[in-house]
Amino acid sequence: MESSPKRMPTLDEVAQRAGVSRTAASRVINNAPHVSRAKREAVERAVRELGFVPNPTAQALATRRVGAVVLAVSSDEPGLFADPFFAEVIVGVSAALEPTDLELVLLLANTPRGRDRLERLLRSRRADGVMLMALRGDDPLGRLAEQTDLPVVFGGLPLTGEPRWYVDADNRGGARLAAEHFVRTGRRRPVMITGQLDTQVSAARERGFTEGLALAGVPLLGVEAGDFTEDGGAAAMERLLAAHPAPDALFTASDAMAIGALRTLRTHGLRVPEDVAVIGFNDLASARHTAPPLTTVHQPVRSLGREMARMLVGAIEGNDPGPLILPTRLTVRESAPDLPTAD
Amino acid sequence: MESSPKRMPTLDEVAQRAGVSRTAASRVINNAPHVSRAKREAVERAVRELGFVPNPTAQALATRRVGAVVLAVSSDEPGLFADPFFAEVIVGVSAALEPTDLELVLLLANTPRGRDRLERLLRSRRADGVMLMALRGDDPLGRLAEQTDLPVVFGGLPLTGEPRWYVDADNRGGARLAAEHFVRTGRRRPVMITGQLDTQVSAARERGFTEGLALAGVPLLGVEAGDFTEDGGAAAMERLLAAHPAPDALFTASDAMAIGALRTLRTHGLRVPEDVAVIGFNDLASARHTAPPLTTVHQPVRSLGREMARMLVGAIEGNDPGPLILPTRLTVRESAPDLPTAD
DNA sequence: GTGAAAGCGCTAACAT
DNA sequence: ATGTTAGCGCTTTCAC
Repeated sequence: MESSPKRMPTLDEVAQRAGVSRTAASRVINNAPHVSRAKREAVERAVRELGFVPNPTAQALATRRVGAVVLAVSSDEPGLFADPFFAEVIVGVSAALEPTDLELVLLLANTPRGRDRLERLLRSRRADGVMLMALRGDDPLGRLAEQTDLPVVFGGLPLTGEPRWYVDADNRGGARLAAEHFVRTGRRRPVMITGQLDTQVSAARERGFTEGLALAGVPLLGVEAGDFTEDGGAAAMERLLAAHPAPDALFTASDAMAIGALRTLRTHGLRVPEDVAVIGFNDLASARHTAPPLTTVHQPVRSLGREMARMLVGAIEGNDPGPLILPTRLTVRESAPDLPTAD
Repeated sequence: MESSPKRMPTLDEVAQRAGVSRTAASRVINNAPHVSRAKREAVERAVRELGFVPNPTAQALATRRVGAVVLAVSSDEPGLFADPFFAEVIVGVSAALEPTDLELVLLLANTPRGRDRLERLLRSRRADGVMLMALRGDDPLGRLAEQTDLPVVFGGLPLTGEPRWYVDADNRGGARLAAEHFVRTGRRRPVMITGQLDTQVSAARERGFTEGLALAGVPLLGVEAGDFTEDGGAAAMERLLAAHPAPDALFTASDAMAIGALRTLRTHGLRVPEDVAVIGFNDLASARHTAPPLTTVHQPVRSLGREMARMLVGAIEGNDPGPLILPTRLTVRESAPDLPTAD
């Protein structure tokens, strides 16, 4: 047995009750011109009395505008979304959507089925636009996104190609700040833990870090790939220590990995920051609660969400807002203090 | 200038191309019976060639089923949603929705405008069902949710009244576990920090804790209200210490507040767990990273989301799944170890 | 200013 | 098995 959706008052009923044509009623509701004061008031009363709310589906069909945008998070790992990062993005997106009357559809495309849905969605006018995040490698979704005629805003760049609309944080610049900080505070044997190699964020952060060091003539002792998770960070740190027993600085492409690495360092009896200075990336709440508190590259995550949504709304309205790169900065805490530490 | 939504192939075009009636085409697409093999194949080919995907809006209008459910988070604080708690709920909801073809609409109703939208949504058939979370006090939304004929599943109970469908964690039972743990490990001067007094979770956790203590004949030394945030927890702890200088155990209604309280305790030179044992509530990632790691009441957050979605899907399909209470358990870590600590 | 009529793209009786 | 006919509830020409 199916629940029978109860009927709600229709525009015709409003019109009838107000003693006007459906056309007039429609005009009043969309406060269009060409309606006499009298009729307008009659309709308004009827609307109130009947508790009428226009049926969005019917409106969508008639206007060819759905009134919704999608935020799609594509990724293989089921847990990825649990990262507070996304919560923060969503808050930003939601805030930017608030003044519009666009609904937010959330699509976690972590399974094959989820990806299918996303794909269908891109060709089916189920939304007026799409925000796409966390694309891995050169995900075919990227290409698909170009074929659709729905506006698509990327959150972060895909590995290859440059989409028409995207918002990204200055990952390269931020990583460079980390390198400069290490150099300035006298560290000379830095190592790094990257994210998955097929992600653009990871590549950009690695590149920025390397550049920053190179500019100061400091060689990068070693690099290992993590997967943006704590455990991945811990494991990568083990591998790093096996190959390079005495690093004096560690930069990780995410806070989560830094947290994992801290664990490993402790296990090996290495003190932070005395023996090894550590810098992470993101600066979400968790960075403040590590022991010691984590120095990290701050990324304006909420703004990222906000700007993505704004850009999408612009695109839907027919504008062509260019891409946007948001600034990053270094948040210094105890894990890599600003003054040279006593060794 | 508005972006002109490009036209996509329609069912009629598919039918025409396949040389069959629209009805036949429709039948194939919804793989309904009564289509000859030949026709079926012809249609399938046409679909492939044209890249046809049915227009969900039109389907929705015709079937009176929107194909979407809403997850609404009502709250006054803008930041509340940034709590990893919700990310976890969403992962659960999303997983449960995966096998269905329901889309997830996310509504953060933290502003007046947001609440308006939620209200309209409840009367406008923009979705087939609603999940409602984090209702404060006796939010009028609760009543509204009862008037609508859309199925509504509550996540957590509202302060007053018992909705037809809800999923909740066993807050009372969990809090009781905390009390018992304190008693068992020899603590006799416990204090508590609650959440906002007008939330059901807070009330349930306070009640459970009090009951647990009462059963053992241990009096509750003091209670202060926080607001589920770190800073709120820190402030509440200050007030508690002002009134009761020497508690030996602290239970907080959330991990975030416990983290704040830890800060305050440290400031006052009190050691955890030696001087004061601390137990929080939630057991999300952050609890593992406090210093010392936090003993806390574990709540199956992802399951909560999953079960809410399942319940809603059931309700949409016309079943009447009863309410559901999910078990909680104590996760013991260093902030309140299991064996009596040496004083 | 006003209303009739023709869609929007699909589904669901109801005949055949 | 197949097609015809009405809708679903709203918007939008277009003629008055």
